[in-house]
This record gives sequence, C-alpha cells and structure tokens, in this order.
Amino acid sequence: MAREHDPTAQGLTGPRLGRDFFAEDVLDVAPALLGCTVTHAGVTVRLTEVEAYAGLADPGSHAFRGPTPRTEVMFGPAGHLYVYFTYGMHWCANVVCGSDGEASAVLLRAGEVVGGEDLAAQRRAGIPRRDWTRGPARLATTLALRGDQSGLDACMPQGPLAFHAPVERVPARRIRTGPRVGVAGAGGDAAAYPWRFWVDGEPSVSVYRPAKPRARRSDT
DNA sequence: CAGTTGATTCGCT
DNA sequence: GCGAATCAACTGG
Repeated sequence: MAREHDPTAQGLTGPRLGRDFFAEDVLDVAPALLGCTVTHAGVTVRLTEVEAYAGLADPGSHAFRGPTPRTEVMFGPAGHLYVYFTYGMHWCANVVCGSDGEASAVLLRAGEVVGGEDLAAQRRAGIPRRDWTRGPARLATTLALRGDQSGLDACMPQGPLAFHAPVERVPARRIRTGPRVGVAGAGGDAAAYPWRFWVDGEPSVSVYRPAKPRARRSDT
C-alpha cells in the first residue's frame, strides 16, 4: 500500500503556488490561503482557518524579539515552513510570507482532509474525523509536520511539501475575520486587528475559545 | 453541548 | 525559572 498520493490527479487542487504568492503582504496572503490545499506525507488538507503574524512589528509574533536559532527561518525567504513546538507536546506549522527578512508568517490553524484519507485515518487512529485537522497542532500532526520539517521549502516543484490554489476560489463573502486566539500580547494593539481568517460555515472551524483568561482569581 | 483543568518540553530572560 | 500561537479528558446539564 505504498501507493502515491497525487492530489492533482483527483481534481482536488489548482495550480501549485509559487514563491511570488507567499512574498505578498501577509495580510493579503493569509485570506488568499483559505480554500487552498496543503499536501505533505501523503495527506492533503484544504485550509479553512489561518492566522497572520506580522514579523518584527508584531508583539504576538515569535519574530518580535529578533532572530533566534529557533525563528531563523522566519527571517529567510517566503514560502518556507516554520514549525515550532509549544505547550510541551504540540507542533504547529506556519508559512513564511512577505518580503525577505520581514519575518511574517501565516499559522495554519484548521482545515479538512480532502486527500489521503486512509493514511490520515491511520495516522490519527482513535480520533473523530472532525478533530483530525481542527486546531493548529492537530492539523500539523495529520500532515506529519514536526520540527524536522521546519525550513522546508514549499516552493520546490518536486518537493515533498506542496501548496495548491483552489480549483474554485472561496467567495469573499464566506471569508470571515476576527481577533487572534491565545496570543500572549492580546492586551496590546495587536488584538484590535483581525488577523485571523476563516471560511464561514465550515465544520472544521468550530467556535474557538474566545480569548479567555487562563486563570481566574477567587476574589473580587 | 459547553466550560474547566491538567499535561509536559522548549525557548528565552 | 517561567510562560507558551494547545489539546484531550472530564465534568455537569
């Protein structure tokens, strides 16, 4: 069962996205990624929720305090993968966007599996299908994206990672925006900007916990 | 169905 | 040492 998964052969995807696409402004790239597909390790996911991070100028971005060994890839050319580890157990995947050195990125938050379902089911055994790609860490797990894949170039024609434009673009009226989720600097101006984008009416995008304080005091 | 809490490693100060 | 771009399990209704 080493059959190759070719999403394009199933009519699931449009043209492969090149570096010039990701090099645009991150706030333009992020909504444009909705409906696009990502293919890696035999599974194809159609993106339904993403979140933009505006590099050095963004207090919520990992790049805010300048380059570190971890975030180095963010400061490189667009179209590369930035994968980070969080909460002691989860991997999350971003695509670097914008101009070279800008260090912007789009976090892949949710989607739906549209190809390689057998492999995805195997990879996510015991988990309800709806939860396979609901949330950034689940999405990364289903696509088998971990720290090893950080820096991977998504713009190599024959590369292992592929972004494809949707066959039919998501109508603008179905794209909704909102504040970010779970970002530490939520109290600042950054929270006021709608940097999260999702496709309305998608089961894969559930009402995420609104930016709620982690702990509550017993007094008042 | 909705809300709460524990888990558990890495990166940076 | 502390906090984190989260998830899964468990609770009560």
